[in-house]
Parts: sequence; structure tokens; C-alpha cells
Amino acid sequence: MTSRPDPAPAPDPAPAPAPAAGVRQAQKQASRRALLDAALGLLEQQNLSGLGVREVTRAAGLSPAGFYRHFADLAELGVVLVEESLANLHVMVRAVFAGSGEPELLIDRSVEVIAAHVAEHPAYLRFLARERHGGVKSVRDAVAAELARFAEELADLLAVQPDTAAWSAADRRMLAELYVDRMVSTALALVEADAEERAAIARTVRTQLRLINLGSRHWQAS
Amino acid sequence: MTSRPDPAPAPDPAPAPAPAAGVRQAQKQASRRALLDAALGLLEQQNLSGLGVREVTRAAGLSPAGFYRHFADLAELGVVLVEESLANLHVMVRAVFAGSGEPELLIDRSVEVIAAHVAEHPAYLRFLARERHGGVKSVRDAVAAELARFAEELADLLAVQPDTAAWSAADRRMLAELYVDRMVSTALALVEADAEERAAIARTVRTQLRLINLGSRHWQAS
DNA sequence: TGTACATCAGTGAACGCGCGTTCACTGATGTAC
DNA sequence: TGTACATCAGTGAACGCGCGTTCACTGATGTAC
Repeated sequence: MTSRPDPAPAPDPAPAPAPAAGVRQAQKQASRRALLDAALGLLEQQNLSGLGVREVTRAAGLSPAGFYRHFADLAELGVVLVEESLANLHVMVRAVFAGSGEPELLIDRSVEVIAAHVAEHPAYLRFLARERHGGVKSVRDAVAAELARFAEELADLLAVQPDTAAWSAADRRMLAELYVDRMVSTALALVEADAEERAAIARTVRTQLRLINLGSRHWQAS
Repeated sequence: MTSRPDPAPAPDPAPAPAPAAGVRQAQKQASRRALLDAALGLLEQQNLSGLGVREVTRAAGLSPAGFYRHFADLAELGVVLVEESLANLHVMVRAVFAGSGEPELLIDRSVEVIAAHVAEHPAYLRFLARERHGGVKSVRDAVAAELARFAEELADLLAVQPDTAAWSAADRRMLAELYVDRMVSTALALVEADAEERAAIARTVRTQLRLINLGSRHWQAS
């Protein structure tokens, strides 16, 4: 990244004067996207460690050598997919907890959000399920780091919920981990299920979350 | 398996009269074991779908062609490993619940049993973690079937526990799935953790199971 | 017990194949003047 | 605006390599008599 002479960004006065040295960059971005999308599609049927550079470039419409203009290897591409996979979910869950505080309602809405997310981005979730404990360490670590951030964020949200506000930080973290784990397991179960199984899974997880909530209402702050 | 002429098994009167047409079978079994063990060792570092026939036979000390005397392909070998992986755990968990009924005690003992199992058979559990959502369908299905059997068995045990005896079968199943899922997640977390992280994980899961137990004590039978 | 034949676990060579990675290149895009 | 040079995303050919699978074989183990 070199120094930019612009005094101010100037709010994009229509594409008339052209996006300033951008056609090439835009084309490169399009190729990168094509590689990521092709890989994600192929990963619905197989592991990252079973995927090949030639396979991905073939599906993306590039020559094999073209791959190396974007990524050093497939592990690097995998880490990018992990980040993309969890970015959306983050936003959605925060939106759920921004609303009213009735716990039963939060549970129902969380389950709905997860089910919707699974329906909309099945490939991303299947990928996460595969690689969470998969054979490529850098990708595994990226998943673990994202899920830890997730639990931390949920623990913070629990700090402003009436039932858990008075708890110790450690206990809130423990409960947050329990919820995150249950949500992740549910998402993974949903992604492999067919339409009628999904309703049953959603029903079961709602009941389980209610039971956990019931337990936490009777919990003694340590 | 052909018909056996023995009127009674005869309690093995020393290997003097030889194990009746057994040297060849014993050698074959030893090779089969060597293949399974070699594969399990290699799978600590990689996925089943990244594993090669030549790689396994090399580690087991056989020629590549020898593999096909035992398995049609690596997926078939994988299914055998899944069965072996969960067979032990089944026995151990049943032993825990055969004892006294104090729920807090059952939780502590369950966590101990799982921690001991992880310490003793890390390779099997790492394999399960990898392949539970991995790229080989027949193996994935085998894991799912074994875990379902596990939940079913635990649901039966809950039927004779005082707190849950009066519940509906569906609710008991729901609770059993919650426990099994938490145990599986814990085992997978333990297997990737180092010594000091393990103590923290065990502490957290004990607390979580207590919270779930507390919830189930206040649960209204539906 | 001894002999002649059957079985079959394991071998070693051979096959065709797709892989990851490198390299010098090309030509559209970008920049300086 | 026009021209001359620089950049660099993508190419296509080439490399050496290890792969899965097959095949006819060998020789120890097993069996019948």
C-alpha cells in the first residue's frame, strides 16, 4: 500500500471519471471471487485436504498457474472461507439480542435465525462442519478463534440480561459456551438434514435451550 | 463362517493340539490389525480422504497390493475404525450409570470417564472428530448411527433415574441428546487441548452439566 | 506319520493418470509526460 | 489528447512424482487320504 495523495476521499461523483486505476483491480477481485466460490462449491462434496489446485482453477475458469496470483496454497484460501463463513452469522446473532429481553422469545428468534442462515448459506456451514476438526491446522485454528470471539460476544450480551447480570464473569462465559456449542451443533445437524428432519431438530433444540434457560434461572451466582 | 464340528468349545487345553486351522488366520488378522493401526496413526495428522492406500501399506509393512486382501478401499477401513472408536466408550458410560443415583456424582464420574478415555485413546477420538462431518459419506453415516445408539441408551437409563422417570419418552430423548452432544463436544475439545487447558475444560463441562441437571429438576413433564 | 494336492495371503512389476509447481511469455491496463 | 514505457493478471507448456489398481506369481499353511 503506497501513500495516497487524495486530500479527502471525495464521495464518489458517479463513475464518470472512472474508479481511478480500478479496472485491473476489479478484474483481479472477480477472479479471486471465482476461485473462492468454485472452492466452496467443490467443498460441499469433499474435504479441503482432498481438494486440488487444478480442480479449483478448472471450476473457476482459470489456468492452474493463475491460482498463485491470489493464494500461496489452498490452506490460505481455506482461512479466507472460514472468515467469510462466520462473519454473517455474527451480525445476525447480535441483531437477535439487540431486541427485547424476554428469554423465551430470544430463544425462538435465535433458532429461527440459525435455521434461516442454514437455509441461505448451506455451503459455508457444511464447510465449517468439515474443517472445524479437519486436517489443515491453520484452518482449524481460524475456526476455533472465530467461535471463541462468538462466545465472548455472547457472554457480554448476557451481562446485560436480567437473569445473568449478577453472575460472575466465569459463569457467564461458561453459559455462553454452552449456548454457542448448542447452536453450532444444531447448525451442523440442520445442514445435513432433509426438510422434515429440520422441523424436528428445531423443535428439539428449542426445548433444550428452554431447559438450559430454566437451569440458569435457578442458578446460584458463585 | 462354516459349520464347526466341535460338540463343545473345550476350554483351550494349552496350545498343544494347535488352534485347529489357525496359523494362517492368525497371520491374516495380524496384518489386518497392522493396517488398521497404521491408518489410525496416520489419521492423527490428516483426513481419511487425504489418506492413501500406498501410505497405509507402507506404514503397516505390506506391499500396496496386500491391502486389497483385507478391504475394498479406505472407506471400508474407516467404517471399521468408527465401530472400534465408539465400542469402548459405550461400555464405560454404561458402567458409570450402573452405580449409585446421586446426579452430581454421576456427572463427576462421567467427566472423569471421558477424560480418562481421551487420555488413553486420543487417536480414536481425533479420528472421530475429523470424520464425523468429513468427506466420506459411509463413514459419516456410521458415526451418526453409533451416536444415535448412544443417545437411545442414555434415554433408557434416564427412565430409571428418579428425576426423569416420570417424563415423556420424547423429553427424555431430548435430554439424552443434550448430554451426549455435550460429552462429544467435550471429548473433541479435550483431544486438541494441552495438559493445563484440559483441567479448565473439565471444570467448565462439569458446571454446564450441573446447570443442565438443575434445569431438568425444575422441568415440568409435558 | 507321510505324501500329494488345494488354498490363498502377500509380492513385485507394470500401467496410465492427474497432480503441484515453475517458467518465460503476452497483451490489456495503468502512468508519466 | 497522444505517445512511449511500465506493470502485472493470466497463459500454456513442461517437469518429475506418487498415486490406485491389476496381474500372474510364490510359497507357507491347510487338508485328504
